[in-house]
Amino acid sequence: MYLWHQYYNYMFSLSEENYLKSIYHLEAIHGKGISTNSIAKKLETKASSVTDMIKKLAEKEVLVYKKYQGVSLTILGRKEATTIVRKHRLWEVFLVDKLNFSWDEVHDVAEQLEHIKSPKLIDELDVFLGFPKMDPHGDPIPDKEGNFQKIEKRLLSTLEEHKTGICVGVNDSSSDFLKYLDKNNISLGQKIKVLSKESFDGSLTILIHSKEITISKKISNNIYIQ
Amino acid sequence: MYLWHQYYNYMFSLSEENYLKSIYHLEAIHGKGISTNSIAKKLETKASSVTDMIKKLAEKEVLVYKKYQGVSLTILGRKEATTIVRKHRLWEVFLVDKLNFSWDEVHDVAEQLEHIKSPKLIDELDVFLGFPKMDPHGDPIPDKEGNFQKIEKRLLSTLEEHKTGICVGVNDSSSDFLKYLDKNNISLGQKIKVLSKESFDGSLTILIHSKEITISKKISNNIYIQ
DNA sequence: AAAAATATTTAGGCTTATCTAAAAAATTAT
DNA sequence: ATAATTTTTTAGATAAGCCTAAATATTTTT
Repeated sequence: MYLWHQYYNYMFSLSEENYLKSIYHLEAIHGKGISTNSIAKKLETKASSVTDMIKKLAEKEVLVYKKYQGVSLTILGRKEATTIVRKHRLWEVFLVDKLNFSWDEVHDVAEQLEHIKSPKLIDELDVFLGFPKMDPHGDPIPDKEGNFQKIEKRLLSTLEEHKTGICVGVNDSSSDFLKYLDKNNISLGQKIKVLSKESFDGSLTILIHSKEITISKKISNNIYIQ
Repeated sequence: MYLWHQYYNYMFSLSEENYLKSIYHLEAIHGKGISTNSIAKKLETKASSVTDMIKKLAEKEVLVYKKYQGVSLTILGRKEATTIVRKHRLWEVFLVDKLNFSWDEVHDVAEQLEHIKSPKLIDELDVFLGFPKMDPHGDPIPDKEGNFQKIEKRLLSTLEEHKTGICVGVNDSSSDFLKYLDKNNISLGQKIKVLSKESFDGSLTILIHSKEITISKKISNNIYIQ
C-alpha cells in the first residue's frame, strides 16, 4: 500500500526523489535551466527517460519545464530536494559517528536511507546526533527548515604556489576517490601547502603531514580548501 | 566462491522480500505448506498476484511450489527471511532506545528500514545496540547466524481464572492495539492476574497495576504471557 | 544562410508487479 | 458420487519507469 496516504506531504517515488535530488545538485553548480542531457548523465539513464520523468514532475509542480529549454525546480521542488539532501547527510553522520563506517563507505548506504519516509525519524536522528552542521565529506546539513550555512571554500586546484589551505570538503564522495585520499593521508581539517604547480598538466606537488606528494589536476579539482 | 553468492541477499526486490517475510511468519504459525490465499490475505493483495510471485520465487529457489499445494520456504528462503526479520527488529530497538519512538510508532518505519541493503550496516547496528535479544514488542531478534531463542509463552486468553502471568509479548504490533495497551497500562514485564472469565464472549476481568479492568477476547488473544 | 552536428522529444516496446475476470482444480456438502 | 462451493491458476490488461530508434528542434560550423 502506498505510504503517501499516511504522509500526504511525502508523495514522491524513489525514482522521482532521485530526479529531484540530481536537479537540485545540478542547479547548485549551473544555476537554473538544467538540460535533459545533463540530468541523464548524472542519473546514468537516457535522455528519453528524463523527458518522460520531467513531464511527470512538472505536473506535480515541483519543477518548471518548457520543451527544449531545460528545467528549474519550483519552491516546492527545492524544499523536497533539500529534505532528501538533509536525510542523506544526517544518515552519513550517523554511519560514521555511531556505526564505525569510514567516509568512503557511507555514500551507497545513505543513498538508500535517504528515501525512508518518516518526518519523526529524521528529526529525532538530528537530535540524537546533536544537530550536526556538516556531513563526513564537509558538506553542510540543512536544518529542519531547509536552511544551511554556505561555507567559504575553493578548489585546491585554484590555490597559488607556496600558499597554504585547509581541506574542508570533497567534490566526489565515491569510495575510490576517498580511499585515494586516505592512502595519502588527506582528510578534513588537514593543512595543505602547494609547493609547485606543473603548468603542462596542472598537477600539484603539495606538502601534507610534512610529506611531499604529487597529485593530478583531477584530484586537486575534487578537494575543497579554505 | 562466486561474488553473487556472497551477496545473495542483495538480489531480492522489496516486493519479493515482503513475500518471503510473510511466508516466514505464516510458517511459524501454520507450519509448512502455506496457501496462496493466506499469503494474499497477509499481504493485502490478490491470489492471482501471489501465484505470479511464488512462481518467480520458486525459480529463485527460495521456496518450493507445486500447483494447488501451497508453498514452503527452502533453507535459503528461510535464511533470507530471517535476515529481514532481524533487520526489522533491530531497527525497532534503535527507534525506541535511541530516537524516542514509542512501541506503537516503530512498525511502519521498520517496515521500510528492513529493506536497506548493507551487511555492515545491520551488524554494526547490532553492536551499537549491544546485541539486543528482544525487540520492543517482546519478539526475539535473530543473531548474525540467524539463531534466536524461542521463548516460552502463551496467550493471555488461555490463562485460567485466578492465575497470574507476566506480559512478555504481543501478537499485533499495530499502533491502534499498542495504544490501547498503553491506555490501560499494559506493558512488557507487567504482572497480570485473571480475576474472572466470561464464558459467553471470552472476555476477561484482569488485575493489573492493582486495578481491575475488563478486556475482550480479541485483546487477550493478542497478549502473550509467561 | 545552409549544412552539419548536437540536443531533445516522440513513438513504440519491455519488465515488474499489480489487477479483474474467467477457467480449472480441489474441497465440502448433500 | 455428484453437486455446490471454495481455492487456485490462467489470460489478458494496466501503470511506472525504463529502453531503442526515429523524428524534430536547436545550435554550431562553414
